[in-house]
Amino acid sequence: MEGPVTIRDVAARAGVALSSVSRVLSGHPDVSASMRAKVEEAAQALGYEPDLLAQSLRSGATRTIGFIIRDIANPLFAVVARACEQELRRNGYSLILMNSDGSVETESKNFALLRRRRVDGVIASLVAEDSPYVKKTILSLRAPLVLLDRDVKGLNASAVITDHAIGVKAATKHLLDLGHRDIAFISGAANVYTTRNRIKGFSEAFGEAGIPLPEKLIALGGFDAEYGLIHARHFLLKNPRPTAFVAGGIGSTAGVVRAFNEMKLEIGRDVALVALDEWPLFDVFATDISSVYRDPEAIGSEAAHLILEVLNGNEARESVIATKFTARASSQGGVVSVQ
Amino acid sequence: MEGPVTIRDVAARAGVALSSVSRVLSGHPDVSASMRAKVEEAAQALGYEPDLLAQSLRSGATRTIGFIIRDIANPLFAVVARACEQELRRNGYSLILMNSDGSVETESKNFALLRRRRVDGVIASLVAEDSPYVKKTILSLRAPLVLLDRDVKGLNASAVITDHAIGVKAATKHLLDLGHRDIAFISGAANVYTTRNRIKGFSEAFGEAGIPLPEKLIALGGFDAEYGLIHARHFLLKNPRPTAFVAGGIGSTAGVVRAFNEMKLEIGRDVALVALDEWPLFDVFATDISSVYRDPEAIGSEAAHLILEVLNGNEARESVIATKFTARASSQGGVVSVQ
DNA sequence: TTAGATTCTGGTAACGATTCCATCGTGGAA
DNA sequence: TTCCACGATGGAATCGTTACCAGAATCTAA
Repeated sequence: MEGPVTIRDVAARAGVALSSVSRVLSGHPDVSASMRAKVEEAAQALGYEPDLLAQSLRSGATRTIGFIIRDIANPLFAVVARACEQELRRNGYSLILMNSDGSVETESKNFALLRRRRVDGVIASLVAEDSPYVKKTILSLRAPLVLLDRDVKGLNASAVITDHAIGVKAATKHLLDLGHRDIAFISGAANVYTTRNRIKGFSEAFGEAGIPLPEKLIALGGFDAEYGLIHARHFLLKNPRPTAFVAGGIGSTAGVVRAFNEMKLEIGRDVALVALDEWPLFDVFATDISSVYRDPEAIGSEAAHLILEVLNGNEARESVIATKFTARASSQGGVVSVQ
Repeated sequence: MEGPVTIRDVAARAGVALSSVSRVLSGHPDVSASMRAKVEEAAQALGYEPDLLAQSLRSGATRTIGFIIRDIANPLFAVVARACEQELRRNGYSLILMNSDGSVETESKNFALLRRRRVDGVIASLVAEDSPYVKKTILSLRAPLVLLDRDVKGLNASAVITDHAIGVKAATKHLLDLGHRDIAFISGAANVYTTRNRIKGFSEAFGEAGIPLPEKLIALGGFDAEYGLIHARHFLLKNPRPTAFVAGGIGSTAGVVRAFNEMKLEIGRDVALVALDEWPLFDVFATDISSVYRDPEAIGSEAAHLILEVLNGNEARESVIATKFTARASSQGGVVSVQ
């Protein structure tokens, strides 16, 4: 008994041809009861397991999906990945995880590697929508693609899109209603849909209130904590300083709150804050931070559904995830006199 | 130009045999300069990329590592996974992610699937060390294994082991020095090394202080928030109630803090708390919680190193990661009178 | 000059599965 | 009884690659 047992061994033990074993095990209709019994006994006895590698080479399908994101340690994406993996697993697919580390070059290499691995599909949150390689690399995939919160033209890709605008608009209106005018907005670069859609909601709220957009308080360049920290610091040194902050994402919020801590500003008293996205333990420790919430479980399982749909022969399509603004104590502070 | 280009197409275009193309591209020494030039020109022109699937079938190596954990959404494990994936990627390996969802059956199925996928190795944080299938399933893997913080005899597996005992002992001594006696300890079940090693540190501190271990305040059954919540509630209803809590892990801490919140107990004033493990934004929001820290980046990259070592022909071995206790404001509260 | 080694190349057999094709009975219909 | 269809089976080709083997050409040494 050396090495793993192959279909050959089963055929030999059952005293039948290779092809008959294959037919029995893949449920072909034209097999006699006696043949079925013989083969199943042999397979059972030898503990035969078909080799997925060989099946893939022959059939062309690997039952494998690539999953490319900036950073799995982002708690939101970790939940997305979990939900996605669970749903794919239920359908017999495995997930290959790749971090792009925020680099378009790494992202490009990841796509190329997934192509060589012949994955059946890819789910990706692109670092940027306008990087020069994006279209070329993706079109050469020859496999269905689901984009997470990205909008790239001419790809025939599916997408899970979050309706940030609604939530951000509600949050901004709420801040404006409380009397805030100097509202800072810190988020990622405008070359991803997420940011553009958030800014859309932000602008609309100002527009509808007939109040000019505080252009100088908008910093769009990175979702990371470092970027949030630096720009929050910068804004807080202005005179007058902003009375409220909208922080775009988990990393960004971390940076902004660090800046508050540095300057001994208490959230909800000295300064107002709305966080876009929540995270694990949000309710426990980040007590009373107003937020715009989206359900990462829904995003993950929807991404899985979309890729499965296309693999089952359906057309690519978009699916929209809602956001919900919840006002909490953190948006109260910072305004000297509410009119 | 239909479908992906194969080695056949390259051979045809270059006017040479299949085997010559293979030799050139795999860097075999016995090839003439002219042959090399012809083949490389053809491969370049056609945009040839070798099919990893076929290479794997032929060579027996898939350059793929399975990664099985309870839950990728646990922030600690997300960082472990990221570091691990990055390190493996640098070495030309891809990572297949599987959540076991805390179920030994799911875990078992995951192992079986990875075996069928012929992964070159597996990195796993087992749900339990004593589940009946564990040894059988793992031995039948026929691939190197790295365990994360688990101790299973007779496997010849590598392991990344955290030295929890040292950190927990220091934390417990610290609490005892502050006058705490009724210290509750809530963590996962004792059928994983993590828990046993933590309890070891906890007991040792009591032993060295000559104080009896508060057996009735120890709850070992789950790392999840639900378990932490239920048992913290239960302990808090005792009279006298515990003056300090040690919470084993991120989920556990979340549950314990929820119980505090329910009973309007302020951490660091009404009750003391030490968290085992930190998490993203720990410093930002969970201000001043004493903690026992271990570096998840180190765990992840060390796991990758260990599996690569075995794949390169070395012996399996263990690697130990240190923990560090840091006293913060949260351990101050709760003692009515410090003696 | 010749034997032997060395370089280079092409053909072919694997890796482990699926699937088409051909063959052989057997049963039903004419 | 003869013919055809169909169920059941074995054999062989195939997926895309690597590796072994044999043979041709060139080179080195006696």
